[in-house]
Amino acid sequence: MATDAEETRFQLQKGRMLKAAAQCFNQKGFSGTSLRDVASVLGLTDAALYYYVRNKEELVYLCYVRAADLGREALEQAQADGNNGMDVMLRYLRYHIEMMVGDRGPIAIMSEIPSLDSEHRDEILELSRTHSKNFEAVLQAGITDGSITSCNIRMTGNAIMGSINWIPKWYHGDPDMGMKLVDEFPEILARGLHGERLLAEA
Amino acid sequence: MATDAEETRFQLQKGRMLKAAAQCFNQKGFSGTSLRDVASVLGLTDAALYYYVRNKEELVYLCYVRAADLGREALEQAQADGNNGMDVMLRYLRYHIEMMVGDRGPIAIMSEIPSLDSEHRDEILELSRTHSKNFEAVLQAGITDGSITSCNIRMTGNAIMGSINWIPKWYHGDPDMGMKLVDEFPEILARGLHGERLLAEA
DNA sequence: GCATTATTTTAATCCAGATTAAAATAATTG
DNA sequence: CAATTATTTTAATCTGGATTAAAATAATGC
Repeated sequence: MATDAEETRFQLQKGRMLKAAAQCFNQKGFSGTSLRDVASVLGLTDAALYYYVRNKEELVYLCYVRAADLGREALEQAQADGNNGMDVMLRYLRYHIEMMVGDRGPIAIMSEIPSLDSEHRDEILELSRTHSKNFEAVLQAGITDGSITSCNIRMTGNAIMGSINWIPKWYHGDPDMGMKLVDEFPEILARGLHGERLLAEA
Repeated sequence: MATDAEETRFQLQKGRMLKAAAQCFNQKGFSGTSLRDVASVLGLTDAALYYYVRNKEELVYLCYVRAADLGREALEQAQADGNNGMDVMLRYLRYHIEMMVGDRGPIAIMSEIPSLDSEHRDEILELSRTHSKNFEAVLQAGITDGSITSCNIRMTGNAIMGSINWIPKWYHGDPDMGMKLVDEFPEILARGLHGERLLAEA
């Protein structure tokens, strides 16, 4: 039997399955992708997937757990590496996007949380809420330390996360585009956190 | 029989159906919403929907046509009212968001284009492409007239459209939130179009 | 190479939800 | 009000894709 250190064949294949599923779900939508679609990406039969997962719902759930994990990892790394709020934000955006377009991607868009079983749904919503909270804390820290212009944190967080979450809708693996994405996207989003207020207060 | 000027009962009910469907699809996802769900919002039976629409695919298709129409309308109105690129952009964002949160909403997220029949898919993709092109033209105009800072137009367009498209994922009809959205969101997005470059060129 | 375990396939079921047809009810018109 | 048309329901089917069980194949350990 393999040791704990090295990944077993099972874990490897399961990981591949989750990537294949994320790719299919992002491109064809949840209802539009059958288990047969996912299996065929792996050169398998639909029934083979049941060796790795109880059912389709669990497949989606695991994709979302993975998405949440990678997002958290990117944010934690950014916090470890960055020195002020804006710097952490920029790094987070870069790290997260690098994951999406690199070989750890694709990352599933969480479009179908409502279709999950209630325990799974609650768990994913909790992960999601925590991530938003941590993200907003970075914004707040940046405002406090002066690196980010004062703004409505909730709204700004939603705006940025929306941009990020939508990426898989239009990015489908073109490497050139991927490099541009990593370079340009953080810049674009961050610029909005820095400038003067443009509009009069309501 | 009713004249052309006033909407027939049929058209009214069909319009209500499209709104109900958009609401369900946005909240529960496409696969998560059955025709029964949509019908029950209207106080009807699932079978009744077939009086208005050939099948579920057509229901989705019509939701997307409506979404595309409203987006186009918002942009056209902004172009009619605005005086420079940035002004048109701000107005477009405001008008579009007002539609989403007002009584013409909700607007369906186009998450399931790949599930459409090929003719419908092609038509929606075409509408979608045209809208993106028009949107990018506004960015370009703003850069040319000096109201918008130079940027990667394709990428910036994707970033902004992503923010907008994601709104229905977290906005579910709270009127307070709706007002804030209309006021704050264009500001946040527009600020990113105005500031100095923050990062060194690659 | 034999025995055991791991992985995949083949070949059925199963089922939620879409779809349809016929009947019932509501609205409208003359 | 009778006749006609418009809308909705009831009660079946129909179906694609999920799921399962048993059999087949591949990998591994001795």
